[in-house]
Amino acid sequence: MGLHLSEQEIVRRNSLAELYQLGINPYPQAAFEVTTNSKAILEGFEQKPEDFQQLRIAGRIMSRRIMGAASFVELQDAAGRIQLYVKRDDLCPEDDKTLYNTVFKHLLDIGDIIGVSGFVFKTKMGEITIHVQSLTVLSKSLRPLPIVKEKDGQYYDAFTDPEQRYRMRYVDLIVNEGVKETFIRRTKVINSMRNFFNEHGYLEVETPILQPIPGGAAARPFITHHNALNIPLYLRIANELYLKRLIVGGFDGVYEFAKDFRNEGMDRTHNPEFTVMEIYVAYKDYLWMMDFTETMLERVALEVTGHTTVMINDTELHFQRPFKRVKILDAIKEHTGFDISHMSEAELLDTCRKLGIETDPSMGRGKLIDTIFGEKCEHHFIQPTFIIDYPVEMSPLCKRHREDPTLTERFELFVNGKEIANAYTELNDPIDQRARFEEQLKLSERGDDEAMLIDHDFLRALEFGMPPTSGLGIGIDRLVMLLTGQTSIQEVLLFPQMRPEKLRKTITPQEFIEAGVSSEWAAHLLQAGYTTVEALKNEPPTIIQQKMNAYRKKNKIDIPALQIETIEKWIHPD
RNA sequence: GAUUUGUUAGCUCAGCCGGUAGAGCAUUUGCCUUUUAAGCAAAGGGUCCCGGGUUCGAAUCCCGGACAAAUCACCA
Repeated sequence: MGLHLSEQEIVRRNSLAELYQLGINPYPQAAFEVTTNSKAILEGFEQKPEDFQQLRIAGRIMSRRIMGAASFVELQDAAGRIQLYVKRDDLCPEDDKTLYNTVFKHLLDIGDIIGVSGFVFKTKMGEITIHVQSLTVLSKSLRPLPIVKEKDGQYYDAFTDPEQRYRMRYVDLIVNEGVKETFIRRTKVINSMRNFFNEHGYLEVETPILQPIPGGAAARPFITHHNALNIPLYLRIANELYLKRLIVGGFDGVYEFAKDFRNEGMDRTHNPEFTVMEIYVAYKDYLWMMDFTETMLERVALEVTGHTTVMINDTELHFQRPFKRVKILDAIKEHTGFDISHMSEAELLDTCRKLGIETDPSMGRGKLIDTIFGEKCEHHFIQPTFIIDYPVEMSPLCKRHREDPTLTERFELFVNGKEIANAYTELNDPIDQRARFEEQLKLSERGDDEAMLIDHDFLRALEFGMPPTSGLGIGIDRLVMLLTGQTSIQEVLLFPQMRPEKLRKTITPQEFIEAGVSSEWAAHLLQAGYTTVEALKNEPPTIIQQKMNAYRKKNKIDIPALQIETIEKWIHPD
């Protein structure tokens, strides 16, 4: 694969070579021990300047202001940025000024990683700055970094193209302030939840990602193949059925932060792989789980943001408990005017038609109700709201309602118009569970490709007896979006799924020469757009002649004009 | 998947009704010992996303394609 380098990349490679010539290893093996970081200096210098008289720090050069024999550098480390003051005669006290004049001024660039030692002082402008006494090259950067400048909160030349930011997250993290903070906060959310569960004595477990039956949710799975067993395996769409097997096995409470995979559309709220936390607790019901969920979320919001109020898109979201509780059928009645509680499938179809909701023959009663709720109600629930008591057809793994057997003991938590949690009083009646699975099978036969499959081992587990249990699943990505004020899931995933990047395949001039092309033309052909030998051989010689001679004229190349016979020799060397 | 918009220098973007491709930052070369979007002077840097068409002439108009974003639909 050839390298098509920009001018700036060539300059940097030349600098790299010069560093080697000066006996400087631009990628040294030795550790560079640091004694502090940018944040500690900025926060601590005013109080105790005596603590900052001899220190070592390392980071990336983000900007340089060179004024002859003195320079200022912005150095970025993991904690932030700090200014360096580099003075020629302090860096090079002897006669040899190479380190400053050549290495620092010419061979180092924005993006390079260096380590320095020195002492802290304050400039005339009042900025806390490190006066550099020695400098070590730690890593030479061969690609120019996007230069983002900032003044008074105003950003100039910001690196904002989402595609580039997500594809090159490393660059995004380097140049865009705040991106790192989002991901630190993501980890804090997860840690906060984990601590909460552990304090309650629940056990974090791991369950299979490769599953022979993709169960526990209604979704299209990814399929793969196991060679040794010669069977298909599915990437999990949920871990519910495994966690419940563990409750059968006698654990009081188990939870897992799980990557799930769903082979569906991608947009600003959906990524093919996403993170869900599922927890199952024995001897509890969904009423207990609602209290538990509220308590947890209030605490997570407080721990992570410092408040129970979160701003998103000019909307204040209040996470202080208790959250509102609304029965789904009441919600539908309120927002559509229809009381669907005792409607048959035919009547529901009719209602959908009246509401202008599209249906198709594969949709059963549960899916119809779900669709009505999704279309007409969901977006109304901005403040955290539990939607409760779903119809039994929508919830094949959930226990029937203690007061109404057509309903189930289920809640979903909606925040900002989006579902972020789903919980049940779990169905532990193996007879009923088998019947519900069989209902799903019928849906599947009608063409619903999201209907659940029967998991016989799971039924066998239930037949051994599962204690009354309540389970909860929370979409971690969406929760993190809420708690970081982001409106797209890609902003809270370090590496969101992207369409594969099309790398332009180019060759070197040498490969052209090896294929028979005259050496003086090889580089020019490449420059003119012939990036493969194939492309050249597929073009009629007259066209090549025209193109290359036009190119020769335009670029004022000092070699004789290209002749047809020459091109014929390239294409047919014999 | 549909609709709309976009793709021009390393980055952010101009480029009108078709007539030799522009700016700022970055880069290179000078000058400058407390600057801070450092400054001053000069220079280099382009497959105007790709392929066709119209035209004497296309970055610009038309058609097709690729990729992206936003909105909508489906799913968490």
